[in-house]
Amino acid sequence: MRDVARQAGVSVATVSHVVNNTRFVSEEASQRVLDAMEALDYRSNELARSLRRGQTNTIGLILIDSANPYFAMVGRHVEAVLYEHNYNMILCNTEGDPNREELYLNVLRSRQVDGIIFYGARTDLSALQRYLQTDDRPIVVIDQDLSAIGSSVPNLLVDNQQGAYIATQHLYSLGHERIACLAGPANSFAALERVRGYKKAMEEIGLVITDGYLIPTPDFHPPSGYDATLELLALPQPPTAIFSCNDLMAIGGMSAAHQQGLRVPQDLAFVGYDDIRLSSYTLPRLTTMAQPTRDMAEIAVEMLFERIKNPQLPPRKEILSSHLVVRDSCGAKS
Amino acid sequence: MRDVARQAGVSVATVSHVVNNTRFVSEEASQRVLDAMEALDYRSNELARSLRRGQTNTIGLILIDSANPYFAMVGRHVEAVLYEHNYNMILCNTEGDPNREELYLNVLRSRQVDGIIFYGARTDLSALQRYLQTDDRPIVVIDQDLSAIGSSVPNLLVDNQQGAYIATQHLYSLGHERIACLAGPANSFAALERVRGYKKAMEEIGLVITDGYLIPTPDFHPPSGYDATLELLALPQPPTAIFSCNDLMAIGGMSAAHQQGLRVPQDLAFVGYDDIRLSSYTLPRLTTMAQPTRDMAEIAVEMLFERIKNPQLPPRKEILSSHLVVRDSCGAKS
DNA sequence: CTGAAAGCGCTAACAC
DNA sequence: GTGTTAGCGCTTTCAG
Repeated sequence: MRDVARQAGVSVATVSHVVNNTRFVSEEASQRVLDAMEALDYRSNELARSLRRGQTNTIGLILIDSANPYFAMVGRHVEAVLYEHNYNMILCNTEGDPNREELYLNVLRSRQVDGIIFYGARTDLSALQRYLQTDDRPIVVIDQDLSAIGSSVPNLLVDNQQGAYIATQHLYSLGHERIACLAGPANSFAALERVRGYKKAMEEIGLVITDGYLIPTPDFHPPSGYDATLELLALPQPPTAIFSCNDLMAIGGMSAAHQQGLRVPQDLAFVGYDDIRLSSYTLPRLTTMAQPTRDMAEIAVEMLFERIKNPQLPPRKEILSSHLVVRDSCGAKS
Repeated sequence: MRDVARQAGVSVATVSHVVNNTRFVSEEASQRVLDAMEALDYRSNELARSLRRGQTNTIGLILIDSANPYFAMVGRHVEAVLYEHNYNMILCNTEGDPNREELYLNVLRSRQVDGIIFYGARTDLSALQRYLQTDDRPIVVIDQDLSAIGSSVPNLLVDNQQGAYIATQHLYSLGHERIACLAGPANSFAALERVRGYKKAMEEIGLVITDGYLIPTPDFHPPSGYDATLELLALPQPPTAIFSCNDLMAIGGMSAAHQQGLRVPQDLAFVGYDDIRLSSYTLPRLTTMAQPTRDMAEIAVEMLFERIKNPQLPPRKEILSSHLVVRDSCGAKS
């Protein structure tokens, strides 16, 4: 910039002003500056700019695993909407590790990001909570209900309980009564809520949950769904339908069913959760509860920007719904 | 920091030195600084630090679409190895748009990232080339051969031609002679190379590529594989095997075959490319050419750091191999 | 309409 | 062993 100023025969301040269009500069001077910028291939140093302005146009996205198709989708959308706002995104994977959560939170703070989208997904909020006590940078938390800790942080939720309820009802409406559930890991907030929805539906319908039908899994990956389904099928009275707390496990489960010589949906029906892209290309195509990932991204960013613009604003809380996408893994009503 | 210094009764320089452990500070003074930091919950401002040191500990990752499972995997691994080095990653999706490529390249430059990993994947290198003329920031280019433009930039390649060759040979070794190919988009460097490998194998074997067997697709997504497979099956002499230039299209293709009442692999065999996580959970499990994504990430970052440490170093060029993962989508040798 | 100067928070060179 | 000072590249008063 100094060079540009010299070459254009103006002050640095003037250069800054034409670059940022922040005050009128004579046509003539402007042109000289522009020419000098062109000639020297000048690019502003955003680092210096950020330091001076106290704004980095950067936000941090913290999630468990960006290779998980569901999170990948969320991340993709967040990046896309940030792009529209001239913001960049630092991506942070926690692997579900509380230490990483806290570390990344603090790294992002050190880096002076303008805001953080936190999708830690675990029930345990202690790392987050500890952080919140030390910093009031704008942050929105997705898919973890903060009411428990009475926090005043914007909170974006999906009604997982309702989603699971709908999924279970769907299975019942198709004639199933022996409905099992792949529960996901106990430390997942979403999983817990979905299990709750499953239980509620079963109870309302008047169905009992047979012993062993509600089966916890160590994680959300296909192998876990595979193993759990095998266990279910080994039961004296195996289920005729399975509600899986996410698509990945449902896909693993369908694979297990197939391996056991069962047909999906005739012998065993599946409903998943998330509606990852590939769910429409499994065999059979997976019926699932679609998460509004695009909306989530848009609203999360919007909530964050509201906070950035006006930190005094009362924190918004938003609850989105999942909707049922009927495909082929449950069969048709007979 | 000023506050910490005041509270500890030392100079700012001293605080800096204990924070960075960059010179001896008396036990006593150190302790006072540490206490003050603790008391004031001090976190260094990385922005200021970066500006002063001329180093941001940030790299940019540019790729087409982080929601694509293959790219998601690469991104995940890159982030993981950067984490080990105390680096952060700004994620940029180009959507295959040359304008975005150039825009992001320049944004990253403005942000003074220490380096860039560029996985643009398109044959057209003009945006990149234009950028390289204006900036010599360390950058490594993945999966696009730079020899053509005689560039002196580190270059990490996968031998796509060989991979496709192996895949095609595998199909032939299983008794297939009518082998078609889902070619991917014409602007994809990897796709072009894979098609080349397919052609080479066919030629060496002495097989002719029936008219219509080499079928271009608009993109790499499942629907494209689905549509293309339908086209192939509508041919007077449909193929008995399909080499798909990526897994996603193979998955779409298997879905199409199923929809047409064909059995995979008995009626139609498939080989994919990438070995995305879900390939082991399709029905049937997909035989595919596995890409060494973990190695790619590690080597790419390593190459980048070499460059960052010593910009004079001659640019390395590294060529990795894909390997065949035999699963169930091709059947067994009869 | 434009320039001078201060300062964002930090580190590195130079003093003592 | 520690303090002082300059300055990274930018923006923003404050003067004129």
